[in-house]
Amino acid sequence: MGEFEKPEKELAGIKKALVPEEKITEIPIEKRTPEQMLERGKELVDKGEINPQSITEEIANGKQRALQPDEVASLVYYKAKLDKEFDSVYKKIDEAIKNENFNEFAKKYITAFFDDLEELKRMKADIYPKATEHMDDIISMIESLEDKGFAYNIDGNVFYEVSKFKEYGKLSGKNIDDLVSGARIEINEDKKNPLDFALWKKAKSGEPYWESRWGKGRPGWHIECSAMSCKHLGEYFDIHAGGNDLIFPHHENEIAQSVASNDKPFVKYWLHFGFLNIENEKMSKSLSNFITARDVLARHSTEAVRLFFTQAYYRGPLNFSDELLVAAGKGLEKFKNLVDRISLELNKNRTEGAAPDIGIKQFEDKFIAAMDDDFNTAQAVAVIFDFVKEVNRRITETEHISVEFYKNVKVFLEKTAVEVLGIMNFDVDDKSANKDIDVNFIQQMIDRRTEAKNEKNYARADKIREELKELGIELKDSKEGTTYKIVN
RNA sequence: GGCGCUGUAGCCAAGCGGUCUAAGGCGAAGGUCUGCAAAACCUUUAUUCGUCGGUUCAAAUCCGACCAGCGCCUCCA
Repeated sequence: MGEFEKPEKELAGIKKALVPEEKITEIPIEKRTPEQMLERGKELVDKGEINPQSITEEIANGKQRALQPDEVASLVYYKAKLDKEFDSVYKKIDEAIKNENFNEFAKKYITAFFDDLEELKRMKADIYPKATEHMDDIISMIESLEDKGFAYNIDGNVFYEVSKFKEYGKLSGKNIDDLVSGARIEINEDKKNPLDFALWKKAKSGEPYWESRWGKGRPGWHIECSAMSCKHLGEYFDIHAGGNDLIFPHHENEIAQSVASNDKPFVKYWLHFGFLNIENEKMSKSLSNFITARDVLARHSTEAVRLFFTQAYYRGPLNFSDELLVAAGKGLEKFKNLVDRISLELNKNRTEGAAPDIGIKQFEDKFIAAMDDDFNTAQAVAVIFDFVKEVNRRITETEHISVEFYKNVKVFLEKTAVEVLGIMNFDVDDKSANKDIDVNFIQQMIDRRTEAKNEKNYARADKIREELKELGIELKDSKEGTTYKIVN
């Protein structure tokens, strides 16, 4: 095979690396060579006969069990495969560091990130601070923590002393004693307390470093957030958001750092959002069950993706699948059809007709109330759907409707669905329009079909409609004539 | 083991003590319009909210237990 190295070592390391040792009651004595095991493991996993990941989870979740020889083989293969994947990532990073172009390395991903955000119509933040550009702020915050007695320096490594901060654990509802006795915390010899976390890490040879009064090193995770938010937003600011997984330890540590350093409360409101799940599991790099924004946007419109998200509450978990996005896209059709209709009517510029009162103010009030209620976007979206239905109802009920009516409708939708939620779009979507299609050609075909219809030659009319549909042009007949829509 | 989140129609998902015989979307069924489509509209699609108890005049909503799924508690961000 030769693809992986030292499988016998992996065999010995399974218990330690993949599953809690005490949970495995027995590992069978292997008669196969390590190479044979790898081969067998690959076969089983590739064919889907054994899922090593589920075995590790099952055991990690408390089940005690004996392993079967084939299961061991699959675990060996799994471990080797993971190592190989991680190695390739580390190799890339190492190379970037060695070539002293890690700024370039990062820039590539930052650019891609912004591209995706724009595609998703995310509003831009005012500032996107970089930790590497705030070293002075970071270092002085650590200095102040050390000076105030919240941090200690051990041989160039500076740690935050958790026990000095009375309110530690308040945000996450944790209790220091529970945490200390928790089985999963490894004791680091350097720290006074296993919960103490690094503020400054001494540089190992070959690593990038910055100068400080503790020597060459780099900041620990957490401190850059405290330092940068303090600098740009002030020592005490209104809202701090983040994923649920950051509550502990990251946000807890940010509070500890900022409060201790500034002698002030840190933030007023914490917003923590639920995970995007795949098959009910957190989407994450380590589970390699992630989908990139780019992939999704290649298959679904921005509005569909946004509608999908806004139809659920931000705090809860949300399962992600192509199927659900397709359903969201279908719902969007209702919006698109109305948008098309409005554009059409506004172009006609007809002044006569009625402008029925559908109580826009009430819809507006409901929309605002929903958004005010901790961003209940699901309810806000429901208001939009109700509104659209009401508008359509009036259109079908009323003989002649004035431009005024459509204008009012458009204003409301722009204020809510377009600007706030971003689930509707009044601009002509260049991306979906097929520029190769000649407008004159379409009109000619429509005229020919109308002719056929007048002659009651429906077979011919239907055939023309079919042909155009294959070109991505959908025809719609109405009292006022035939219109078309480019779909793709 | 500790802390926390979730469980509502075929699917997604709001509602979090009375207005709930439970919003909205997708799907499905029937209808109006139409030569037919499409769109749009109308009607139907949960007497019930994971299970079992309790509190209350009143519970999907509060409390308790249990069941199921997920997450954090370790490195990295």
